[in-house]
Amino acid sequence: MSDQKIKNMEGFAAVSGISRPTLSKYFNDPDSVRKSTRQKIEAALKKHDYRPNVYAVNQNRRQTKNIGLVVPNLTDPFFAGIARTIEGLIVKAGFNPLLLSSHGGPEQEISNLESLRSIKPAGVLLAPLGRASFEDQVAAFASEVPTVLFDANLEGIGEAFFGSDNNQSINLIVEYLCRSGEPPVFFEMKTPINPNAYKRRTAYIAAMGRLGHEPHLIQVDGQGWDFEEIGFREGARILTQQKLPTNTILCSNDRLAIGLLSAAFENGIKVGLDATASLRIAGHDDHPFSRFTCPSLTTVSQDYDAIAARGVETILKLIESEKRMQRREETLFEGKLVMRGSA
Amino acid sequence: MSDQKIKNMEGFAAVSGISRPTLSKYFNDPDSVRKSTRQKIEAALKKHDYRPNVYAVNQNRRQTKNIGLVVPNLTDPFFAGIARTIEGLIVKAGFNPLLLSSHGGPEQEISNLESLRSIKPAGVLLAPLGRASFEDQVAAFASEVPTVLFDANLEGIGEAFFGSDNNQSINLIVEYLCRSGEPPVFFEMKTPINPNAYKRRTAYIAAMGRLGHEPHLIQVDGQGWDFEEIGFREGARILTQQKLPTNTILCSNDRLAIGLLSAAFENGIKVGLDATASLRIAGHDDHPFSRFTCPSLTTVSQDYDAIAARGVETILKLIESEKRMQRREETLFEGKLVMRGSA
DNA sequence: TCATTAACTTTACGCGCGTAAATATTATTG
DNA sequence: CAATAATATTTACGCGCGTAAAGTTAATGA
Repeated sequence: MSDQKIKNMEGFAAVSGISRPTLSKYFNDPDSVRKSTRQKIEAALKKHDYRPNVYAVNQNRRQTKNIGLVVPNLTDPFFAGIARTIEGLIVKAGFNPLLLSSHGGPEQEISNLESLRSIKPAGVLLAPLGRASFEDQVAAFASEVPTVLFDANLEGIGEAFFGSDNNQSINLIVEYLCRSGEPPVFFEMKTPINPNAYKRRTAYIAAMGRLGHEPHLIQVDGQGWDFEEIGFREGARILTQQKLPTNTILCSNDRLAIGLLSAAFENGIKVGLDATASLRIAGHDDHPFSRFTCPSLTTVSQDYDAIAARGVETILKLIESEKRMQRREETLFEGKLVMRGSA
Repeated sequence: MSDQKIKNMEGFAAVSGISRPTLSKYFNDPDSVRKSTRQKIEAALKKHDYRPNVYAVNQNRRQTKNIGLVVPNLTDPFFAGIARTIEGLIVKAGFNPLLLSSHGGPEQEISNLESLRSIKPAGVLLAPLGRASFEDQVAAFASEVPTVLFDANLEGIGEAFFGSDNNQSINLIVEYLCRSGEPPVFFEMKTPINPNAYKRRTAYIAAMGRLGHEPHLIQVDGQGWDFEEIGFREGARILTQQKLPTNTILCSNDRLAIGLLSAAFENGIKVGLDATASLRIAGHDDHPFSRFTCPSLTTVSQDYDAIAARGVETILKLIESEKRMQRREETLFEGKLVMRGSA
């Protein structure tokens, strides 16, 4: 670092002794120039600290290097974790991730897509809100910008979807619960936002049927994304006022389970596996906090490393080929049983 | 929406019957044109769906409308929450927030600042890692771009700092704990990343002295941001192997407390206020999950609405005035006692 | 009504870079 | 060493918009 500020590529061409078009080539792909010139350029870069103006670059390039990443709710550590993983993969591929959270609202989701549109992203990875999403507008966006969905599916929208095999994972935990104790009742929200919730409900009913048990749904009221709060409030209600058919509760997701565990504790109901416990509780997702509940939460983990990897891989392929998929890909990954103290 | 695509302002000028320079004025500030022309423009916008190219705009404007927002770790719901609040305020002011997480690493923090620099933000709100931050490089950035720090202070860096008054808040909870039972020992990491942790340690020692008690620090090993894990692992160790001088533990932050609560539960140590409990645990921050621990966590809340509001307000003022602060502002907000079941 | 002012149109240039075409310079190869 | 291929340079234009200057039109007020 020395000398006075260089304000454009012209200036850097002067001090480096390399012509501007060659510099332009270099910045687009360092390997596209001869080794000797590359070394000259990099030597000059060390001395002079110049970087191409991103705005001028993006105005002229056919495609930007931006990849949008939209998640439904960043205050949920589950999504924050996936986002982090995906961001890392995008950066490693030489692209620029732009992270946006829909904060649980469909208006925000659309406004996220709109601000992405104005940034002209090469592609977008979208975990939609689900049931609440304004499907038409999301579809319109996805028809203009290469879009890959993950976590929650919107039928027919985007080039591909990567998510969890709720059928498999629910079956896994229902089987486990049945063979290790009483069959579970299913604790969920009456009108969940997330389409996975519906799949899990259906999968629960099917699994119970297959094992020869009567399914039993506990569907509680509650809106929004404060799942722990809903689990706590409604959990307290059903634990105190309702006679459960069995001593085992499977929650539609870990965050509900966290609230429910808290409610059980408050009401002096001992949860766990040993003989002194009167209730078993299990969840789904392997939420980052589920290791630290009391007792720690038995659950099913989602393979979100695979979801992230395949999602990024797919959007990169779409960007590179500049084509759309011949047919929409839909891949579900299997969950793994995570046995802990609560069931 | 009709007609064929309009690709630039020239084209929109043609269909709207308004000259391009006037349109340019309008898009920079709708109120800068006569009402009648504004209506014409907005009528045309409804029909034709045109938006100025952000890259061309930002290349030519003296200042962009971008405001960078850097937090140490988005997977911590505490920061995700603040980020969300701040983002909302920035959008309301007509600016464009760019959210980046440093994931707990100083290299990432610097690389966040560098990618912000290339986006030429009008200003930046930065919650630095703290002790781990590469101070020189952060300072260099802050001298080029108007920067306001929050949450964690780096002495002398940036135009202003907004955070919590750890002295007041720790004093508050120490006093509460002392008057409601045995005086607390202080549970913390030996070498915390966060400068607030040091302030809290000092504040604890001072508060205990003031109340005539002997301070007692439990400083555990552990690196990184997995505070729950550290609290759990080291908590289990001290709860089982060490004889504590009192039955009350004040944790340096809620996430350590969450881990510690979990460790206590696993080891059959009953935590809480009633006579059957043998341990009291308190935290600091009012973490989103602290309501749902077992028992729920007594803690001190940070006034992060005020921190967010004042931070945004200040950066906007700096941007508007295009000047730096005459002198660095440092404002600390008071915490509030949140009494729950654990202490 | 006409003078005054505010707002608009026309014209033109600049921002920093991508990129194409023609030409000049290096490497590579037998 | 000459022929050929690979890479650089020179020159020039375009991207979409901000913005200044000069001229024109519309609103305002006594």
